[in-house]
Formats: sequence, C-alpha cells, structure tokens
Amino acid sequence: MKDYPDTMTPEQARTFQEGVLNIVAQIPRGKVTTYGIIAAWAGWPSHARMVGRTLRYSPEAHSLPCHRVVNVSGRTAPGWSAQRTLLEKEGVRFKPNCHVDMKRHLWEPEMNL
DNA sequence: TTTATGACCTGAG
DNA sequence: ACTCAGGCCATAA
Repeated sequence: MKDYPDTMTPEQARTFQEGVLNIVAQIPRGKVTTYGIIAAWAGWPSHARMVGRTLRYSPEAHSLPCHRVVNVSGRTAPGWSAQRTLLEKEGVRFKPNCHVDMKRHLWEPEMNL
C-alpha cells in the first residue's frame, strides 16, 4: 500500500512528512506560518499543495497545532471554521476581510541546533 | 489521455 | 485590497 507520491522515493516522502510535521510542531502560540514556507523548509519549495495534503490526511497532524498554518494571504483553510476560533483564542488578530494580520503574526522557522 | 479539483503561490492589472 | 490568469503537483474520474 503506497502512501507517498510516485515522484518521490519512499525515503524522500518520509523525510518530507517528518519535516512538515516537525516544523508545524514548532509554531509558537499566537503565531502562524504558510504552506509555502513549510514546503521550502522541508526541502520541496514548489510543493505547498502537498503540505496541505499532508496536514489534511496525516493522523499525526491532528495532535499538532496545524490550525496555525494559513495560506500566504492569511486566509484560513476552507471548510474549517473552527480554525479561526482556535487562533483568536490564542490572540491572533483577524482583519475585517477574514484574513490573519500576517504582518503581525507571521512566524518563520529557525535553525534548530 | 484529458480534465477537473484541491488546507497553494506569484504576478499583473 | 480585489480579481484573474498561469503555474504548480498529486489524485480521481
């Protein structure tokens, strides 16, 4: 049973998923980051869509703060209204147009020793 | 094989 | 700030 893309070796897929989950786990309270940033830091810069796929389908992701991942324009995930509530509970401010104030809350991964 | 559909991104108006 | 087109990549029909 294959649970990784044809374009990746099992090895690469494992590394990618680990990278994604590891980064999501590091997002601090009250901060957010984007699919594209995560993809790049996981070593696959053009695979933003796969990050979303991973978070959507990987059981691991549900025990992580995946509500702190939004798209580059600060939009929350479609069909997941609770995401906004969760973020607001952490103090994340939303603009009138339903976008996160990225200027204020964007977090980027750092090198961890 | 072609087309459509996503937890996406960028650039042009 | 908004829409639109084009690119992107995996999957399903």
